[in-house]
Amino acid sequence: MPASGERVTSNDIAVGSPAVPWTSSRLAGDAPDVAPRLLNAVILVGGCAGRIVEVEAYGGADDPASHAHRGRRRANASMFAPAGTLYVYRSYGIHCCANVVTGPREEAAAVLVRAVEPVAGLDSMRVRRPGVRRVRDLVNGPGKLCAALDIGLDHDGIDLLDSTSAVRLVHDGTPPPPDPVVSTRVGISRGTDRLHRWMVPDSAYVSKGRPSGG
DNA sequence: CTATAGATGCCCT
DNA sequence: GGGCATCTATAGC
Repeated sequence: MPASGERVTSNDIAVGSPAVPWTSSRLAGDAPDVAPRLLNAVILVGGCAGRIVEVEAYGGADDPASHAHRGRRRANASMFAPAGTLYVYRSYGIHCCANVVTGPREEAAAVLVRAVEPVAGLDSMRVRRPGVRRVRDLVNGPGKLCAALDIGLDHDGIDLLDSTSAVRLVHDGTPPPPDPVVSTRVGISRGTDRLHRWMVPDSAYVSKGRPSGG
């Protein structure tokens, strides 16, 4: 942790006290090791903030469910960027999903952010998600949270660890849960046996997606 | 509450 | 043309 104790704010809204940026060393390691460590980290974008409560790890060429499985393409190029890069892809032609690239760089591994708990900017999220009633339904899915936080393809490839980036990954002192809930990944048809999904226990903000395989 | 269809962009064959 | 790391509306119980 920086001795400065930088107070990270999002449009004058204090998110944590003190909140510190993540560093690439905190992201070092294989995606399945890093993923549960990202639980309770905070995503900042514009005036909004969300605490990560659900993630999935996607490996490189060896993982048949990973976008990097068939090698580098234009759409997945940022998976091959350094750890801390944001990888955004379009899903089913309609939605966007956000990933934290973890490296090692040749592996092109990343962690999909599947659900967050709203922390700041609720009004903005509601504007972008008209018709949604419950707070948890604003952001309890990978496409939903990108819509609510206004994360799009424009943000693909940016550095989450740079204090000047539009989308940032920070830490407010809340540690990851010591015993996260583990399951298989959601909504995939290959690699369904891997226990690569982690959630904050008893969180009301996890997605409704059901595990595939088991 | 569960189940299902349909919307849609992009890469693959 | 097929297959998706999805979501919503709608129908039914």
